[in-house]
Amino acid sequence: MFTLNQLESFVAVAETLHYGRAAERLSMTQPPLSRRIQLLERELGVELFDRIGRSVRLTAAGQAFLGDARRILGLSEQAALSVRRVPAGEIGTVALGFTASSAHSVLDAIVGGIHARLPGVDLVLRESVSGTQLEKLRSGELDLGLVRPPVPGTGLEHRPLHREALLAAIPAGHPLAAPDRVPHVRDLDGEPFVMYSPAEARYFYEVLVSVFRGAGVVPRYVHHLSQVHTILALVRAGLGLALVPRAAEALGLDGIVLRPMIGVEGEPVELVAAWRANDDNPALHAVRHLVIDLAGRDIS
Amino acid sequence: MFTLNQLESFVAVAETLHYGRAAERLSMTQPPLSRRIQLLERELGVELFDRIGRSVRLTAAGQAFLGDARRILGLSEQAALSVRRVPAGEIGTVALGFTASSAHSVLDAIVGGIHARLPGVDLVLRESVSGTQLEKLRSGELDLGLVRPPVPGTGLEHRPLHREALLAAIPAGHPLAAPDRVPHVRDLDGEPFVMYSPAEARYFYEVLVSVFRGAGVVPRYVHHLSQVHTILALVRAGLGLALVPRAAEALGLDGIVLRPMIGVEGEPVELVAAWRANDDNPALHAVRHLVIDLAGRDIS
DNA sequence: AAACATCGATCCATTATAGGTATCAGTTGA
DNA sequence: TCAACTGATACCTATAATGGATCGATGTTT
Repeated sequence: MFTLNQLESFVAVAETLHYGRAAERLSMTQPPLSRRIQLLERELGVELFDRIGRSVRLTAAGQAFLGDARRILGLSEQAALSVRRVPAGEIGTVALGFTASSAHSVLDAIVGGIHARLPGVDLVLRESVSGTQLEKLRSGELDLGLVRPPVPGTGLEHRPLHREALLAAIPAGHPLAAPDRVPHVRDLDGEPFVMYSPAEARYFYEVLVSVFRGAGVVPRYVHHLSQVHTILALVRAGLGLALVPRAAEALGLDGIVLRPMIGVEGEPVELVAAWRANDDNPALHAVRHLVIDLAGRDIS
Repeated sequence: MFTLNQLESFVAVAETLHYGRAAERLSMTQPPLSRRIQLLERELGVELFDRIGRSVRLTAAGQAFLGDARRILGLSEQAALSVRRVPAGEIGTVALGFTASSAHSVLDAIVGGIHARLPGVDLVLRESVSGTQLEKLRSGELDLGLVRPPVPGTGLEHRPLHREALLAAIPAGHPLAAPDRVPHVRDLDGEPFVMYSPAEARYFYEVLVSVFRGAGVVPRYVHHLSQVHTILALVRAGLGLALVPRAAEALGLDGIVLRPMIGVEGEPVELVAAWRANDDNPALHAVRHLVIDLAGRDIS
């Protein structure tokens, strides 16, 4: 196979059509340049130049090869430049995990922010529940996870990203949906309630269980589901009430009223970013800092 | 800049993740391979591999560079292969000249045939009158010309390609267009006639002049034009009769009848292919042989 | 736990390759 | 015909790449 030096020399001669000046441009003398071109021609088995008298002309083969040579040289230069940007994190691939519910709150801001401020970074998005994400973080399948707490401390680091309130989801015709009515947790006692699944949405399940326990309330669970939008569909169908994160407002479903509820104070729903402490993917560092920066400005 | 050898070595190590086996694949021993990779890393200013203990892993930068390296190597191999096909004429560029009137007869068959049987050959098509084509052939601007005879013999070779008849173009309502009427050259005597331009369509002008002179006929020239379809437009408008090559049938104009004419015998319109005798464009040879082959099967 | 095997890095002598100077041979233009 | 110019060649030198021997570190086995 030919060398890039030969290609560079060939392009120089092809552009000047003069060995002496081409050699000057390449910071060398003419004789070794002549030999380089000869070697390239022998290597290819093709004449690239017609040396007629003291004039040099490209052959048809040389003409055709010139384009390829330029392309190869350009690609090489480009590759050398872009690989240098990888360790700075400007270029690379980050596998980002997220929970279904975080897709409604922070995911779009994060994806958009990365796209805008780290355009060289490819994101690989993978939805899965927190527990699975933690496993994949440890195995290296994921670089960064958007998970629900807690994050067990074995080799993983984490940082809170976002907190949000829980709102009551009430079908439009329901008495609790009346404009002058302020719902209270106690109103849920004995009421039909669409609950999160303890398996696939354990975090929400446990948050709600602790809310109900603290208030001494016992709703009547009519279903256990994991996806917020499925829960809301059942609420709208009148099968029961539910508690959903505020981000559900963005879903904009008709026929449902979302209301803060007395006794469900503050922002009990937490989302944290987690990553492997010794992950050496440089793009991860850039992405992590950007995500934390976005969180500091209260993304939502 | 790095060398292609370095890229090849890098790809081998990246694919085997084992210096010893990579060196074997590259038909060399392990120590120089180690140094090659080190040199490549120093050249790029980037670590490509993590040597952890005795295991080798790609860094993020190495991962990114691997794709570029494969692309550059593939392109290089491709370029080496295709440049070898140029001297055989399978690949290349041929500048093909043609006269406006030949566009109606053989050009599409030629272009189509080249596209089908020499798919690697790019055609550059340039329309101009025969005289200009001959100049451009001599200067090397054209490789092959489709011209009207004669071809003066200074450095150009040529070959007849195609002959065709001249038909009378008669407006539909004209007495000569009657189905039972067989037009005769003498019918043109004193008649309004749309003539070719002696400047831009000299060949047709001279063919017609010699036809008229041989028959002792003197039509009344109402216009001198160069393009066949313009002439036919004037005929249809009733401004006069005309004589056009048979290929004009392909234009399919309504309101005009094309008829053979007694006294205009045979196929007086000739088209020849011409080329520079010492043109060293290999694709030209392939194209020339194809064109002549097509002509032998009476293209039209 | 200790001996062993494996693997990449390093050292050194050797070889191969590329570069430079001087010169040649062919062409061009005065 | 001669002088200038251009690419090719010959020859020497310097640089770089190669291969063998070996080192040091790391797992593995007994």
